[in-house]
Amino acid sequence: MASHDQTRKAASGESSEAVSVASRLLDWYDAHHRDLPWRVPPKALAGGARPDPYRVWLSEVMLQQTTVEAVKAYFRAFLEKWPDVGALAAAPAEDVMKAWAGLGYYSRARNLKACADLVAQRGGRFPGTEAGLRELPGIGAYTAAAISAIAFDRPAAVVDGNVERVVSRLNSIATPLSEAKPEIRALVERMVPTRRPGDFAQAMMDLGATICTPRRPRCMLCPLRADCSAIVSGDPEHFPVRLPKDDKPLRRGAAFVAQRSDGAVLLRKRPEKGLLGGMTEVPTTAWSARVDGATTEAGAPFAADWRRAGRIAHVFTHFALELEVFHAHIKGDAPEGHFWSLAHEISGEALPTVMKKVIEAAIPGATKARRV
DNA sequence: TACTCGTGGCG
DNA sequence: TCGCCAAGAGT
Repeated sequence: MASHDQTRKAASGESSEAVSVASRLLDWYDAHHRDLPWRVPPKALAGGARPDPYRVWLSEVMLQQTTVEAVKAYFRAFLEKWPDVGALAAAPAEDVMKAWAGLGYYSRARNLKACADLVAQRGGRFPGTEAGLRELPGIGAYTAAAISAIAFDRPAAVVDGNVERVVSRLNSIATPLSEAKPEIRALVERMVPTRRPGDFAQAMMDLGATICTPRRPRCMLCPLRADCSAIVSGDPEHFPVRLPKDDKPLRRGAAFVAQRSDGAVLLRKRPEKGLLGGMTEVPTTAWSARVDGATTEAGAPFAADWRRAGRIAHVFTHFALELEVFHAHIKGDAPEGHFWSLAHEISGEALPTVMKKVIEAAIPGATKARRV
């Protein structure tokens, strides 16, 4: 094994120490890897199986800033609806937004569709190189490296939040994370083995997700504890060092759930760009407008017998939101820019979670899936 | 570079 | 309860 390591060192510039770390990690991965819907197990890979780049891409985009548990159901649903990139390219963008509803970061869905269209136009095959992948919409440094390593067996340095944490601890990096990223990337590049780079990347991320966790890391179970500098300090949780964050401002507003006699709800589409871009909503005031209980008629999109239905709270990445919810029964056509969604259609609309909360406050059960 | 951009779970 | 933070990308 030692001579094997030396050969790899000569070929790729890895240090022999880094190679041994990678070897220990891969041994751990072989024994402890998780069975995930988008993953090809190491045994199958050793037997010559190759991951489907479409599935790797789809899973990696969904996993951007999103937990594995949240992604599983969406991944299965997408694969069921659109089994390959050609099918996704052929789908209406509206259907993709509806299927993405609830997963968050909706620009990912728009870019996903744009990327599928591009790849399908070019013959349906994803590029195998980081540079080629990096040019596609929604694919940044991390995702390009992950697809290249996992789907195409290229020795790319895959650096996500897990890897940053693991490497920060292995090396007790005291520099704040925002500044330390280049150093961390350089360290990862030295660790990447030329053999099984995809498994190595997934092993690093699995280690960060299950052992080297942000809080209360399970160091006693870690295959790299003998290589770890932070564990010597007695406080591995201290790493990575982060700068304090700014406080989240609170915004307020009012939302208006207008209902027709047959139960249909009045909706409209948000602008393509910005917060919740391209998603569906009920009419609301601007968020941060003051809401006085006595003068809500002024904030309503049209006159009606608006009745207070409750208040919902929702926390976004950089602000918190409180919406006073009003409910009214109205007659007539949908106002300009609005449309009626029938009772059985509401659960399938491209409604972000905050809007489902609003509608539920006015009409309990309205957004729950039901048989047609 | 530093913001913007969702949501849910965990300690 | 509530702040933290997740397999980041775009601008």
